Amino acid sequence: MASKSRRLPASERRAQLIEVGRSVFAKHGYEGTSVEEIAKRAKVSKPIVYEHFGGKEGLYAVIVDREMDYVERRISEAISSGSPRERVERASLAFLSYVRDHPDGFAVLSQDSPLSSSRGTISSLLNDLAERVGDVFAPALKEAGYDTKAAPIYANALIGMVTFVGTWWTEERKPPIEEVAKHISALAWMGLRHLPKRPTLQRSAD
Amino acid sequence: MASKSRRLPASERRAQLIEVGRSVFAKHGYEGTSVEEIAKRAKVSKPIVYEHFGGKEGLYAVIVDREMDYVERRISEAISSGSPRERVERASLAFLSYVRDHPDGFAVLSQDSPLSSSRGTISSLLNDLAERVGDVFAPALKEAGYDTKAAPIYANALIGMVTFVGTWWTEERKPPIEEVAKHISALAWMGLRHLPKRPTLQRSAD
DNA sequence: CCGTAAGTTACTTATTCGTAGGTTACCAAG
DNA sequence: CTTGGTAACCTACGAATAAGTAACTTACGG
Repeated sequence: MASKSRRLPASERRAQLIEVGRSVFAKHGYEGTSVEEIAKRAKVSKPIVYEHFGGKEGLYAVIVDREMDYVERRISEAISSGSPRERVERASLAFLSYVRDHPDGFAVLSQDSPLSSSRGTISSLLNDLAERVGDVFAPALKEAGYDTKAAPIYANALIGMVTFVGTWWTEERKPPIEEVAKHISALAWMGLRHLPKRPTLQRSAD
Repeated sequence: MASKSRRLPASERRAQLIEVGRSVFAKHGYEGTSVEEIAKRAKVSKPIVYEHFGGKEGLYAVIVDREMDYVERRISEAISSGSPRERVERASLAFLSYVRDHPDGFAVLSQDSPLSSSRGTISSLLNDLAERVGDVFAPALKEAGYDTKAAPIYANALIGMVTFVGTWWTEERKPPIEEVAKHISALAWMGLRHLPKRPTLQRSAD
């Protein structure tokens, strides 16, 4: 049994609250979750949350920040080496792995944040991610002689592809993500025009 | 002056409330909007909303239903004829036109609905749209000898592409959607592999 | 055994859904 | 013109939920 609800040192309680909060925010969205529910699930009373994070927004901000950082890191890593096509494949797989292994985090990032909506725009956090990915893409496109202004279009398109397929996958959970990644990469790389009947990955010398 | 706030017959008031509600839901999301704000913006008191729609959910449901129907119709129309590539182009353009001309409706559909979240899943309304589009795609894919199980993947990928680019575009509003549609279609059809430097549409004999 | 970090109860304040019951504008017939 | 009658509308409330805070209590290590 998960330790008889003893007292925890500050850092551990923080970590626990972040975990619990992520799970609850994932399920009910920002506006839909109450601080009290988070506290209850953590077997703790409300003021504890306020003590550690200053309130609902504070906790939410920390969770979002961590999650964004994590995904961005994984994707950056995935596209840091290899042939262009390999990078696409690795990035797809990396993102889908994230979706599979961190469903709560993914759900939080998929939802609309109160921060961006109060700041005028309505976009989800993942649009921000697309922006950063776009910054990585831009130089490569320019190098290849493409219009730089199109970079954000492609970045958003690619992130959107994988994101939408990701949320679909979380409901079905059926074809293993490796196979899903194959299809996505094939579509992104070859296009509908040259879609192979049975897509294969192309990772040279792992 | 928008008519000195006189009394309106039921059907007109209904229409007005739908319009106002859509705008407010678009800005603050479902949970974030109060019935009172909708009433206030419609220069009317709260019980009127309850009288016409039975409550917040009722109004929301009507708005969502109409919007879904509208988009689905436009997309279906776009992909009802032409060569495969033309269909992709027309669909992209149709969707982006919707985004441009009905930003509020698009925002509502982009957000997470309380209906789907109470029904277990977290997906946005646009995932449902992808499902329907997938049903249209499936036969064509099967015809061409592809694995039917991959149809939803492609459908979601395509909808995701255009959706994400759409939300990005609503913030920037810069390249006219015709140009954006060109890029998207090129990516979807040719893939990153064969991306043209300056994409062009390919609508034969309109 | 005592000081402090960790935690709790109980409250105030504010918002919002939803409704009960009364009021007023409009229209058509006398 | 004036008088109903009805559709449209409003004020005012009840109940519930949630954010955030004040002031008190208790476990635990040195």
